[in-house]
Amino acid sequence: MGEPVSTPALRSDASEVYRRYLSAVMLHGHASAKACELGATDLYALNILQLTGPMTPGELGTRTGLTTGPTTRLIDRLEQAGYVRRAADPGDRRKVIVEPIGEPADLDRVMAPARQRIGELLGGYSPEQLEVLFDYFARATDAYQEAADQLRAKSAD
Amino acid sequence: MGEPVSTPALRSDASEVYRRYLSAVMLHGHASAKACELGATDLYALNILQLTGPMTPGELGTRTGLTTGPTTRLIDRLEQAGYVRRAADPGDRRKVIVEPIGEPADLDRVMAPARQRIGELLGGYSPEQLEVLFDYFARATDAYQEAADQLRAKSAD
DNA sequence: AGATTTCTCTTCGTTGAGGAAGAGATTAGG
DNA sequence: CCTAATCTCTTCCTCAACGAAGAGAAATCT
Repeated sequence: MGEPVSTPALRSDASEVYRRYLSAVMLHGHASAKACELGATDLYALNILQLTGPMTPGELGTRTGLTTGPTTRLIDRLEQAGYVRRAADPGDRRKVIVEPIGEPADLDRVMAPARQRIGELLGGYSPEQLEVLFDYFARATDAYQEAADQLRAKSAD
Repeated sequence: MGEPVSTPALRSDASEVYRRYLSAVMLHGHASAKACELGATDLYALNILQLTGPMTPGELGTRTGLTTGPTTRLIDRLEQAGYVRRAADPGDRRKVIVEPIGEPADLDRVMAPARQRIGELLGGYSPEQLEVLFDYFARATDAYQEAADQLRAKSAD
């Protein structure tokens, strides 16, 4: 009601479309975290690990902005839930390397509906269009990562 | 090591590219929330309000999965931070309508770096390519929203 | 080899958010 | 006009997560 479906309202305000898109992505992310019984910091750390790769607890603590105590307990929770595993560093036996495990059961089950819908959506595009989309995905990944680093640097003033 | 940099590994696994993209978006979202001193649930509710529009505290509580007590305190925090405002419903004087305020100062300042980078990124595409991208944004918005609703319905079993 | 530094883990105290029950206010129905 | 139902807000309680300080183990330097 009140929204004309037949007329293309998609291009009316590009900024609004993009804001709604970001809100939907974040919304789904939080709903997934709740379904997995994951805390906010836990999901935050998990995203860092998935994006940057294995790292030591010290580096993870620095990136999450946590001190050593909470970092240890954070890794304990993630390890107990089956999302990461602790591995020994061959070079330094003091160090511990935290690495994400490929496909956690809960997260995979929770992400399944979204994965299927996005898969169907992407399947409707031509190869040329998919090339445009994935080019954007790759470039936007760097853009958001740089913006996040910038925010992290600013908050440490 | 073990990763050939000179060969184009970007197109080798599309799923991996998309996962990294989602991780980067979520990562930036959490970093923004931390920079705004917003809790996880606060940002969650804010996204719901931005995506769905004004609603009563009762409906917001249902969507966030919170009971009435925490919902009131949640709205208090958002109102005090300047992100939403309480308005009276002309029809029912019992009801309160929570509506998001257009451009919160902190959130706008925090989102500025990402907005600029994404703006520059989108500026490099042709009109036809932009049409593909924004078509995806609009469709993915619905997909993620439906997936989030599905998750919410499942968790209420 | 001994001392210093680095890294991770443990423990205690505190702060913050969410759940449950009850009160006040307003609307609808008999 | 009076009773029942609905909606929001308040209060008390519990619990999980973070910060700070200290201990143990291992690598580096003298």
